[in-house]
Amino acid sequence: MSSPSAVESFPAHTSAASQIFTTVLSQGPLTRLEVARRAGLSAAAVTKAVRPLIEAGYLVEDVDEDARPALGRPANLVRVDGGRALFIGVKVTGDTIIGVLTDLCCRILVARHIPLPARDPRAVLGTAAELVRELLIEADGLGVRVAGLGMAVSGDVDRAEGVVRYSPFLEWRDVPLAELAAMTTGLPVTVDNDVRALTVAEQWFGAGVGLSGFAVVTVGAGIGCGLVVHGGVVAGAHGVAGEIGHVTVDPAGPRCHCGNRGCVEAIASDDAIVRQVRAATGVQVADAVEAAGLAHDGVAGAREIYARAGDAIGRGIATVANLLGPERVIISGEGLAAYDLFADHIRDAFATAAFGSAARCDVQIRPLPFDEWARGAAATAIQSFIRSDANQRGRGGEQQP
Amino acid sequence: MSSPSAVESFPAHTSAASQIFTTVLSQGPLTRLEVARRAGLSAAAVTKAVRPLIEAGYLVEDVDEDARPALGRPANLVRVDGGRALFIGVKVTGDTIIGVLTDLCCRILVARHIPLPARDPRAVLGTAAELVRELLIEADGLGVRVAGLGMAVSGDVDRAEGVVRYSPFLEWRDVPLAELAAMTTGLPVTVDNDVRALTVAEQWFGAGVGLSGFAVVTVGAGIGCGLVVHGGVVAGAHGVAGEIGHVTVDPAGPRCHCGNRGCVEAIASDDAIVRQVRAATGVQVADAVEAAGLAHDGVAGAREIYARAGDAIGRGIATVANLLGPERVIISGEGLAAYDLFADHIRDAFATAAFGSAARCDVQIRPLPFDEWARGAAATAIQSFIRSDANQRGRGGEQQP
DNA sequence: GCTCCTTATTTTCCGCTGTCAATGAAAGAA
DNA sequence: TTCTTTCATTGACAGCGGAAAATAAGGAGC
Repeated sequence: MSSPSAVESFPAHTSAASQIFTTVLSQGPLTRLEVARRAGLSAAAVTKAVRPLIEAGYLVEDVDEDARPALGRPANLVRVDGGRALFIGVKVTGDTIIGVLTDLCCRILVARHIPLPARDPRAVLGTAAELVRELLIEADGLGVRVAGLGMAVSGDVDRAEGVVRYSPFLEWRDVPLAELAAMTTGLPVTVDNDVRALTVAEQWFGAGVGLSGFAVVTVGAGIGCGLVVHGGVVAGAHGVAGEIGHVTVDPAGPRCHCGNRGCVEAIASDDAIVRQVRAATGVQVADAVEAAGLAHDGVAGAREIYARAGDAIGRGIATVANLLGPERVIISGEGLAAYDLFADHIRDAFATAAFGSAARCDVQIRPLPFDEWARGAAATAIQSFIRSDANQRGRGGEQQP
Repeated sequence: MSSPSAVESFPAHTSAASQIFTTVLSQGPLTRLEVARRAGLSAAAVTKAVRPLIEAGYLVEDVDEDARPALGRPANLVRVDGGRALFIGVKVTGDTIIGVLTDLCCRILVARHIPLPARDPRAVLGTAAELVRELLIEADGLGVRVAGLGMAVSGDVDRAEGVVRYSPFLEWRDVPLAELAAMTTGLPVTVDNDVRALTVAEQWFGAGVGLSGFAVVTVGAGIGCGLVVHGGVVAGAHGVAGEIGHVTVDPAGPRCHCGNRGCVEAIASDDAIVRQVRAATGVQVADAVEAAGLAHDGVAGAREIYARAGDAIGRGIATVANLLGPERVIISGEGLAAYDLFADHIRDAFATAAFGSAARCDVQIRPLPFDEWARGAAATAIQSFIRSDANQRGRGGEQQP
């Protein structure tokens, strides 16, 4: 295990090298030949690109006892040495900051939550810095340097500039978060929208590996959606994209905070569900957990609300599928704690509203723990780390067929 | 003017060369320096790539009298010689085949319509072949060879294989149209979905030039949508994409042929409008033209139907904008003959339903003549021609920042 | 007309990348 | 042992694209 070293750049200076590393990173141990096939390169190119990465300790070689071919020379597997570098991911929510320490393979080593005293940039930055400090101490204990910090915030975030343009939730405008956090922590900082960050994590380390088009739908306090098209995460021209929460499901439905009626979010967000369950049952449930409890107890009114919410989500997903034809939709988010109340309705509504072959899209319900959002932030940091000086041009995202 | 020559491949063997040519093709006469800037290359690279293209006659040099800099050496403009090669585009509709002869700049030189006796592949192929033959004679008259044929068909089309997987409209399944048409006509054939073809034309020669994300929405017999994301046309994993026509606008609305209720198409397609105008006014209008006439005459019931249709389209577009954040939406299609009855309602509904900054998306209403569809088909042929042997990898579409 | 200044384009190197074809390595089979 | 098969590496090499220097083509000043 190497000791924390000075700033040293990632030794992948060509686009091919970083593509090869990304392939190994996300598709797990592979033989060089297999890497070549998947990255669309010659075996020679892989050999040449892999060597410096092994020398620098980012890749290691394994022998495969299992997947040995029936005949011929056995292959040597190449895989990423997760322990070579650490990353910190931070997700800012309304009342808590969640932080994780991950390795280079984006495996969570330590997770911490800290309550947030206030939502202004100063308070958030201070609290986040405290959290980072704690995680840095953990990292010190491991004797591995932390190579980057990723921060995930909801709203319109300009990742390239590291600026939070507008976060309605935090009531921030044009906060240069990356710069501020870099000054405070001394780490290279990546800032991105929270849903997009989660999408990056799924693309590289989750259910989106190897897909060139998929969607991540998050259900909880809000309804969000991260989209990958042509291998890149969609950011939107004006900072808006993936607003599945404001797809209209029922123009006569409940009013949404956005001003319209019957948005998915006005029917299926935690708040909306709580409000509707109260109205339907007369029980003054305090939060989504209690609302779900009521439904689990078999109270018909509450169950009905969940059914309607699942229906709205399913329709929203069908809209995405009809428009983009993703290979897969991954449904996640803390709202899925009430998983069993939703799932069938989501699937049914999707199947009904999906047009033609769009129904063949693979809909996965994947209840991810809350820490997963912070892991998404770490994933963006890993992404930035790998690209560091290479890839000046890659704007939208890695092309990863 | 060169005489029709034997098969000769397009001299852009590197990705940079074809990118440079594409830039000049779609962004019109440019100085070499400007090309370099837009393509993200050095001036030297442009000079080197341009030379063989000029020698082969695809590019020509112009002097700019106007845009001469105040100081310094005047720039030489480079532009595509449209007359260097011709293309034929064919669009198959339910009862007609539309064909156009275009030059390399995709300018329509000749347009022809032929009635279609039947919809089976044999009939379509025969009629199309006749049309192509006529256009080839026109081309002969110009003394320039026809370098490709593009065919646009509605439905699920596999462009890479040249196969029409499923066209509900024509009732085709797995018809290897490219192969059949190539045998019949002796031309290199490209087959693509009609809306995608139109989108390619807009991307290269229309209102989408220079944009990396935009949408084309077509209004008419159906409501379709072509999407460009990250510079590439979205094709969808299972052949479905851009089905804005089946976005639900009103779950209590009229039944759609897809089985659901209140799809945009069930409210705003020509058929739907005719049906609704009949019901609202009691007048047995025969087609969309008569329905529009009624509305133009000020019949309130008819105007109301158009208002509702415009509203549905506007909401559908807002859904696209909320999900993808395109820089621009181009609304087109033969249905726009009734332009003035729609337009304000489209804009209003869009403005209302667009979430946050998504409303900043530029919505253009662009009534394109019907021939434009066939021009789209020609554009796909031009695209294939340029890529011919180069660019083995470019799957989704040109990256064009 | 000559010189200088500015901008556009071309030329000349030059490093570097990724491919090709040949070679080496590591098994199991005959 | 010798083949055969598959994986991996090597070295020669073509060619791309960049940097910088050179060249070209005006206008302005004198």
